[in-house]
Amino acid sequence: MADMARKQGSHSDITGPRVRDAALRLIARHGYAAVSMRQIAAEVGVQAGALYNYTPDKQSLLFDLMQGHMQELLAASRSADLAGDALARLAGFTRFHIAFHLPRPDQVFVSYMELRNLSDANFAVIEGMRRAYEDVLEDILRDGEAEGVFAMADTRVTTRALIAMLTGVSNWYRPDGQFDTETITTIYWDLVRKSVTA
Amino acid sequence: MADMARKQGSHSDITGPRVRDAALRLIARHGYAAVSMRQIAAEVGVQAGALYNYTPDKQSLLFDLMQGHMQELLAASRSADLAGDALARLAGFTRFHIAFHLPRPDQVFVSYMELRNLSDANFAVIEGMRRAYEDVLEDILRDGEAEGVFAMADTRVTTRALIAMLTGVSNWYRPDGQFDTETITTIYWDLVRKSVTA
DNA sequence: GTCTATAGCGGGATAGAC
DNA sequence: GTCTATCCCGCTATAGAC
Repeated sequence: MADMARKQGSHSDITGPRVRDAALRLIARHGYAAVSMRQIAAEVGVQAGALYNYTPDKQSLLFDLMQGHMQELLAASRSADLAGDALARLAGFTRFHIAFHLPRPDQVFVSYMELRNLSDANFAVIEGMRRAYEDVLEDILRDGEAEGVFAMADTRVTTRALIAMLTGVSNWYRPDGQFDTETITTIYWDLVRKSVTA
Repeated sequence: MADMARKQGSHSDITGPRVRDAALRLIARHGYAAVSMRQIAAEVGVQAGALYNYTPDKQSLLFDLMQGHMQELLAASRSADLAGDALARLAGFTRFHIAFHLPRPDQVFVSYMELRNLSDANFAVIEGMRRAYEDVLEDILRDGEAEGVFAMADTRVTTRALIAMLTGVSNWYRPDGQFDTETITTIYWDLVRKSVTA
């Protein structure tokens, strides 16, 4: 650690993640269009030009954040969609969705609010991943209907309604607030279960 | 109409609303920070400087759009909260919320996505109005609990969960799509009713 | 890999003519 | 009330030194 005090040098191992972290936090707070590369650089502790060692441009930085979030979400949701009857799988999905989203408020915020700021090509990619996630829940609802334990007017609309309800928890949850994760899960699971039960 | 072809003149009667309409549409599409005063002026058909006859600055333009939307929402919701038992009032609220939001996709989008871009003072005003709207629904849920027809773990969390679910309809609804307003209302009312019924 | 410096552009807002 | 013109500033991205 002889170089701890240096102002210049090679830091590729750590600067890359720090750029992503700073961009995520600032974009979640102020919005993509309102955050400048200079602000991100200042947060990391480098000059603006140095960022371009880690991203070809600002748009790619946003896309990487959103794609990374959706990849994690899809991979985790598929692991969580365990065997069992439809009611058990719906409980598992509800629990998973809340457990995944609550610790990631910035990622959730950016992934839902910055869709407008993606290029057309990048938007298509993220939109496809979002639909794939909806399919995870819709499969459960369809299977539950086939089993006769669920009843609803339209599975696709219900899928979107439930995901909107569950994701909304990120709008008000605060880690130091009145409710812990388990309590919140119980409250939402009660609503979800009753809303689709036959 | 002797002046239809003129390029300059007095148009205060019509330009003001046109500025607001153009700003709303552009901000809904691209985001407040990404839209320039020059773009808004071009949409209206005037030069950028002329906009400042109608707003002291860009921030006030955003605030007026959001405050106007929330004022309409609150006034209309209070008219719609008719008498009757809690179940009837919940049905009325659900129908009202969907009927109010579906024809106003741009207002809804801006009012939920641009909170970050309000100044602190303006944010506090809009946030207070948002809470007042939540209170309309929460009163219904509390009354229903007292009547014994509703049961839920927490009325405030349930209020937010239901509003998030209902507002989410604006994320996918298209006027030329598969569902008409009545069908959508039926689907969502089924979910809402079942989710809170004792 | 980071720095300094800058090119090239577009932003919000204002001044003064008409 | 709208126009033209402009001030002053900050933006993304790049070039070249170290």
